[in-house]
Amino acid sequence: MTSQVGRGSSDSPGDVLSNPQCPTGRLLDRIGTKWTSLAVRVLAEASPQEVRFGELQRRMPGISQKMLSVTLHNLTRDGLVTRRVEPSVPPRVHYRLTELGLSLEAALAVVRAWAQEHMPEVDRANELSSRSGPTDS
Amino acid sequence: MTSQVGRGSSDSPGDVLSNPQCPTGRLLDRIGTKWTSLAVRVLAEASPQEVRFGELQRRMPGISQKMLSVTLHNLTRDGLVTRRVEPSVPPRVHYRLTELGLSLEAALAVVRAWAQEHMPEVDRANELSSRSGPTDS
DNA sequence: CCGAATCCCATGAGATACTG
DNA sequence: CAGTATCTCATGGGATTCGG
Repeated sequence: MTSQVGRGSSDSPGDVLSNPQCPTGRLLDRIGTKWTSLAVRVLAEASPQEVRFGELQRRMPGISQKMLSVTLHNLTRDGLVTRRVEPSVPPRVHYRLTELGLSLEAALAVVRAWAQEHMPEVDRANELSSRSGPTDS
Repeated sequence: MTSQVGRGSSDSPGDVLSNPQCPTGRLLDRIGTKWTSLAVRVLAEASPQEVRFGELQRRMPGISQKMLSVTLHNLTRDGLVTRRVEPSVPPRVHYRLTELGLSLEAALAVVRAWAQEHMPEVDRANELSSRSGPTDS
């Protein structure tokens, strides 16, 4: 979902969503990624407690180690999550939301509330156009 | 971003984000799509005025006809946008946000506000880990 | 226990060309 | 003008496997 112009046009970037003009696009590119929002949610629920890698994986049913790793790495790079390695063997790694991450969670909570409240209507609309669209009557 | 199990396993669905349990995931799958949020934004700015296809395209620099078409189609299917065809030649098609669409815009506005306020910090964090990560000092 | 590396498929999305 | 169809490439993300 990151910039790319297409075939061989090697000059003008032309990307709108991932350019500084539109912070929203760039943000959505990140939280729109499959597991990010769920990870933030789980970490927020535990906050201010830290959560270990394996525990996170258990609380995010279906996620693979790779994707959890990648997701956490991205969140850490973005300053939304802190990573603390406990020097033991085997090593334990703990994650926690930063202040910034918590503030994002607040915004996500709004989105979640909308989803909870309105997704049924969206589903309804989909079913309606499934019927009246193809066949009509 | 929609369900898929992997190689040839043809049985268990296993997808977590696009299942009814997590409306948020399903919503993010939609608004996280490259042009959706911008389209909603532009339509919201014009609301309650309608906006024509070409006008929309002009207000969304960089979008192709195809992607605009697809995006609007999805929004319409989801009940977020209405589509009105003016029976003339050449035909003119007008789009407008529904009430549902407007309510979504409200949620998106919160996300936008967060992005405006905090993306710089995110960028800063990225630059920091670009330097201290690789090299350290 | 944590996660990096590799492989591989399904999908998103741009370019282009064609219809009513 | 609005929209569809086709082709193509870059990316997301799952399975699996190796390393510390």
